[in-house]
Amino acid sequence: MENGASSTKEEGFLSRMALNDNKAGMEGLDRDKINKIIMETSKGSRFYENELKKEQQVNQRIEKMMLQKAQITEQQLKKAQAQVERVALELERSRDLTRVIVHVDMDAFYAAVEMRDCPELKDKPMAVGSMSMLSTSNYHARKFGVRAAMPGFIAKKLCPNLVIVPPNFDKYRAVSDEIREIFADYDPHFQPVSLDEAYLDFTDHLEKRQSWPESCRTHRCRTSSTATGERQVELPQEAVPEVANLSPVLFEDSPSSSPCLLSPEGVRASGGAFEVFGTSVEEAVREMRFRIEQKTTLTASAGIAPNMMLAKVCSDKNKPNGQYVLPSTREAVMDFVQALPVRKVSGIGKVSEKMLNALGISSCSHLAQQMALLSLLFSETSWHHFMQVSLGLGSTYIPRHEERKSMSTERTFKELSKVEEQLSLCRELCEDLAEDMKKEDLKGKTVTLKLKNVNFEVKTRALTLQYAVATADEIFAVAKDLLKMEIENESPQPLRLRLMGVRISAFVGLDDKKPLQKSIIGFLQPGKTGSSGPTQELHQKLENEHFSTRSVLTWHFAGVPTAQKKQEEGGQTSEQQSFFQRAHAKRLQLQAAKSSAQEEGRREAASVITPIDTDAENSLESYAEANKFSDLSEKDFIPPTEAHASTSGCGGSVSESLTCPVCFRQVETTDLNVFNRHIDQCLSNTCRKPDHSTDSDSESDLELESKGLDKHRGESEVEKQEAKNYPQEAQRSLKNHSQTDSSISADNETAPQPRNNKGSILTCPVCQLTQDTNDLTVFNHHVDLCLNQEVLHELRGQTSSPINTLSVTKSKATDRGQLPPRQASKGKSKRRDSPSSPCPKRSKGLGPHNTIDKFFR
DNA sequence: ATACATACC
DNA sequence: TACTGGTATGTAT
Repeated sequence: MENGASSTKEEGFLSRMALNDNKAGMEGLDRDKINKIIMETSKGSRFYENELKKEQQVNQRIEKMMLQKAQITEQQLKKAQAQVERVALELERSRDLTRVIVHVDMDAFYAAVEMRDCPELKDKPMAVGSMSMLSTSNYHARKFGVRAAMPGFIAKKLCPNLVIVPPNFDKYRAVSDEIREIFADYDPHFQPVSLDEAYLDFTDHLEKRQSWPESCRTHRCRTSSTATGERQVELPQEAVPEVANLSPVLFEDSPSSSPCLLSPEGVRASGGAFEVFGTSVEEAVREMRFRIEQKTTLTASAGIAPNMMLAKVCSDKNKPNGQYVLPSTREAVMDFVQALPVRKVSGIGKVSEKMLNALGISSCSHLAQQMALLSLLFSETSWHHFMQVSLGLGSTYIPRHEERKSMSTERTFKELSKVEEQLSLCRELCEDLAEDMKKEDLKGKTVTLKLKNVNFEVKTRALTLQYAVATADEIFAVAKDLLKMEIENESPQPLRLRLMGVRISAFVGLDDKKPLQKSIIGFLQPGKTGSSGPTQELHQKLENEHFSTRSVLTWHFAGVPTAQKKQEEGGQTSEQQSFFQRAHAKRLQLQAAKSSAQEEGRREAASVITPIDTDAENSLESYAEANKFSDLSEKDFIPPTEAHASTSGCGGSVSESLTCPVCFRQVETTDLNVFNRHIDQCLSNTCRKPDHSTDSDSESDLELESKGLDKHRGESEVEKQEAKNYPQEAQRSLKNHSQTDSSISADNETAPQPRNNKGSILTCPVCQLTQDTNDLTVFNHHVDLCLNQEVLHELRGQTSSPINTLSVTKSKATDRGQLPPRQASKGKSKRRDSPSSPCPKRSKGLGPHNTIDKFFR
């Protein structure tokens, strides 16, 4: 209602720049005055001009839409209406009101942390960020219109007394860890959205909670002495040393008769006060927020609803330091949604809002009314989303943190126009990115360069390679070409940059190995064979869906010979169990009984659920259900010690490392995706001949690069060679604008060439034999076979590994057009020693780590 | 596959 | 003086 005013006022008024009073703490302030200041401060700037341009683009989009709308006939609308109703009915059937989803959000998080640690700030308007950009502001500052994503210098205009504190992310991360520990007590699989925000599924907790004694629901108030006063500005990375003392205690071992000493003055009274919380959702969430406050001296707000979309909206409702429950009835949900402004919905931003407003839609009730129209004007994904919103539907399943899809780094700076500087910056970015990539053991095939010029115009240029890259040199080899292309396109004008970024995506391990990563679930299921036909089928289906959406397991764990695999697909028989199964079964016997029981319990629960409609691929329900299963399956795979440690009701969190079965190094993660990827890397890394020079003088490379651009022109033999190895687009540029010999020769040292043109040879990490292929699929298959052989040997008690030579012929690979023709040597693969290869000669005396060895003992 | 836009924190 | 940085996803080509 109020919201529309800012965007519909007058044309030419920059709705993009105007104050966004969508957020909490922004009610009842003088918007016109604030907007005036914002405009005056921004007017004429390059930023402003660009915003103007973007605004016009949006306006054109809207015009186009309105034109389209004008051409819609009654009949089309009728038909659309019918379609919409069908979908609505379908969606309605999928409505699930049985879950209790909670969205928790710390109040003004960064600002609150800073205020906590520096009491001087308490009653001042303050914000965290810089003169250029603020990340958040406290509620005092919000009264002036100062808010997140506003540049500090404008904020200062709005509020001259504003104190701007530079961010201290290490501290926020530490606090975030603290609150996440608490989250985990209510939902071990909670999904963090950011440092200060998370979605939790309270359903299971609430069920357990019903039978909890009061003692488990009793929490002590922090002693007043340790509260605000004593907190000084400490060492940056130091969390809270006295956490144990501060944290509210769960009185697990105290008698249930433990007295409630809640003092009359309230929670905050004196040292030894307790508070008892009930068993309802509200109480449980209140308890969680209470514990957060006790532990961190910071407040959180929460929303409770039957799905994520609603929970998110609800958490904003009583912010700060409040919570809001939306009852799990269709009525309550529909009522709630009717009044909901579309802009409040996560996913509907400034632009969508404006477009919807143009159609007279500002609340979700309008959304529902105009659905037929929307279905004709928006893409299917868009209007389906609108439809769900209008029905108050959202995800009832909180997905596990998905696999990362890209990684990037970018930097804004003062105008940068010199080619050498641009290139050296580019290299720097690549180095930073490579470092980050290394931390997560990632390799990606697509490199994207992002440029923003001084007029704030953004450009991206991407190149997808046939092989994955990870090192700074590899990334830079691509990025610099992309950059040079842009430089040359602009020439003779220089690129006047204000930002540069490098992103890498298309990680390997996602699409590549999917075909081979059959279900580990099946292998690990002991004695479930043939028990129930439908269930089996269901599992298969779920697994398929699971693996097609996110790959969790890699082929290393699915190391089953092909013939055997086929049998299992058709329906596994007990005598055809994989060694994984047998090994795992054996291991299970040695497990503590309770562990096994728990694991089993999970599977049992999973197999009871009703099968899913075959044609319901698009149905939310099936999607959600499938994911539930996937989730379980994933956990099934976790070595039992881990899996159970994290499930304890009141317990703490587990943070362990896993040991790579290839290199036997500790991988500092409990994320199986990361772990599996590490193994992928490990295997493919060690298999590749480390032929290219690992590093050459990067500086000289840069110097030569820029020289080449500026001065000497002329095609060289070396360059042609290089060009051959790059995809056409890059070639074009390289040909059109040639460089010097020197720059090129430097390139050759620094930048690794695509291996498929150089006849790469892969070495099996198990048998150490060179495989005459570079088709990873073929090669993986070989390793599968090899691994199996080795493991089977060991299971039979043979310590050495007299492994048969399993060679992969190149025929298969050439079929796929991935082998260069000259890779002829058809003979037996020959042994090769790769010194850098920490090859998996299984050494004994492995510590009690979480290796897959566990399965084999 | 690439480019650009939108969205979220 | 000064308008972010990281990730995901949608839209268009």
